[in-house]
Amino acid sequence: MAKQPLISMRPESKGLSYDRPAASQIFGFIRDAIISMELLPGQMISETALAQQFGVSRTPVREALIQLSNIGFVEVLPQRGTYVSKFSMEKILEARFIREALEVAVVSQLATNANEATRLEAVDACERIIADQKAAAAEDDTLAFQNLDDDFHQTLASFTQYPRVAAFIEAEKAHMDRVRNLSLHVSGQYKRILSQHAAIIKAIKTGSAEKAAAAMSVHLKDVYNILELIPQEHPEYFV
Amino acid sequence: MAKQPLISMRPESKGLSYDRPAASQIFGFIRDAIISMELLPGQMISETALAQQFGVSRTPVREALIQLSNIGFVEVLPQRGTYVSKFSMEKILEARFIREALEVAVVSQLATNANEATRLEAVDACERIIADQKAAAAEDDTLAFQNLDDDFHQTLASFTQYPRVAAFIEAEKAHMDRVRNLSLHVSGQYKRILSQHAAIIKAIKTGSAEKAAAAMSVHLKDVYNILELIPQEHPEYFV
DNA sequence: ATCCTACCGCTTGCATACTAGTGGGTCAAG
DNA sequence: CTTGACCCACTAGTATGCAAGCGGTAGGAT
Repeated sequence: MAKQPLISMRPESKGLSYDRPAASQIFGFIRDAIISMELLPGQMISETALAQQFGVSRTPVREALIQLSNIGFVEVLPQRGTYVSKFSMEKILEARFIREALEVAVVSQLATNANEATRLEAVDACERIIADQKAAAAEDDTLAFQNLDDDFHQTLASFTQYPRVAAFIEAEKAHMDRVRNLSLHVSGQYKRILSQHAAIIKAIKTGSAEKAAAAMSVHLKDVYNILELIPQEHPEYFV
Repeated sequence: MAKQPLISMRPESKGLSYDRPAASQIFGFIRDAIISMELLPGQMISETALAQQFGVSRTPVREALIQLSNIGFVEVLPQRGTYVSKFSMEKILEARFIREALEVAVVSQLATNANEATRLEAVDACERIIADQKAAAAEDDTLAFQNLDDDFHQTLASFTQYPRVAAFIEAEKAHMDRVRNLSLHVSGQYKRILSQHAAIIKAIKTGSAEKAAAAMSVHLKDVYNILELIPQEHPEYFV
């Protein structure tokens, strides 16, 4: 009997590209599958099964899984199996803490240290994103709204000129997105999120690091508060 | 002709322990060798050579190198070789930025959110470390002083109960330590560092998040300023 | 019925072999 | 002497096979 494939291959992505290391491509595939909850927390993912599915040997799959375990997406239990990480309130709060620390520092720096030109450029870019988000909210397009939310935070981070900062923020946000993809009560939050984004930008525009930091802090605390009821709704995905 | 070993094996650590994965042990060995500048920036490190030296196959060495490249200690150039990362002012400033963001958040939380008991416990632990540091400074024991500096920052982070925060701080600090190990102008800085540590703890004790954050910020900016003259002293290690 | 034991299938960890691509060095032609 | 083509040694990337450990299960003893 043929086993159920672990990851549903969309036709356009059935094969791996030949001009890039297989391991890194597989890493991306599995990571996306975990964030989108296609691979569920607690689920076992065997190196062998994935290797067959991607049409490669265990080696690149294994290297991808090692990297996924480094960023906390899977847990490798020697001689027992590799499992998609479950959620826990501690880990969620930890991700929020790290994200808040970094993003507060980002907007503080943007509000004070950055020169006038880059600050205006950043404000401009973010205001365009907010406008697009308003449009997405008007059409109740949750997916577009969330993608633009990604853009918003990544754009802010990108203006620090520190690529790893942006990467860290993205990684921590990915943990949250995974939880958030469990239940889409995002709509109904549009207005609050939009006004919080606007407040952050306004503070940056006026050059007030304190207000920008406070606004970002409020925003992130609020966003994560949405997650508080999820453990009760889906206890099976929590440790 | 036998090649020069890449990593000098001290007698007590000649072999790998059998009860732990070889890859993770090798990761630790190489990381320590890089931090201590035993492996120099820009130096090529061959998977094969390391494998022979550790008495294992390329596979675990390779897995260790992948993880080292994730934290920015080595750079893997496909089909060309693996190299110890060189320094750059951008990367140093980035590491400082990340560290400051996280450590400021740590002391802020400790000063306000933590309950009285854990705050006192943290203050107590750090004051003991400061006392030990004074002793190390009196004997001009640079190594002990730096180890205690590690302890100081790790202890603060440990009281957040967020293990990954402590791990991130340690990783970013490791990048700085690598640079700092190039030249030991640490002595002569003892007094300033000690008073800065004391100021941080004092602010936490009084429960002032703002003062604690400011003190930590000053401390880290000062410590990293020591590094400013190193690029001129050792341009060969910078990109 | 219950418990113990041996076994078997599965897992990851590691070793070995092969592939493909890079760069340097050699040697010949101009 | 310069330049170009070729070759070879060495690199990382991947495939495959074996080792070792865990857990469920079947089956016999009690």
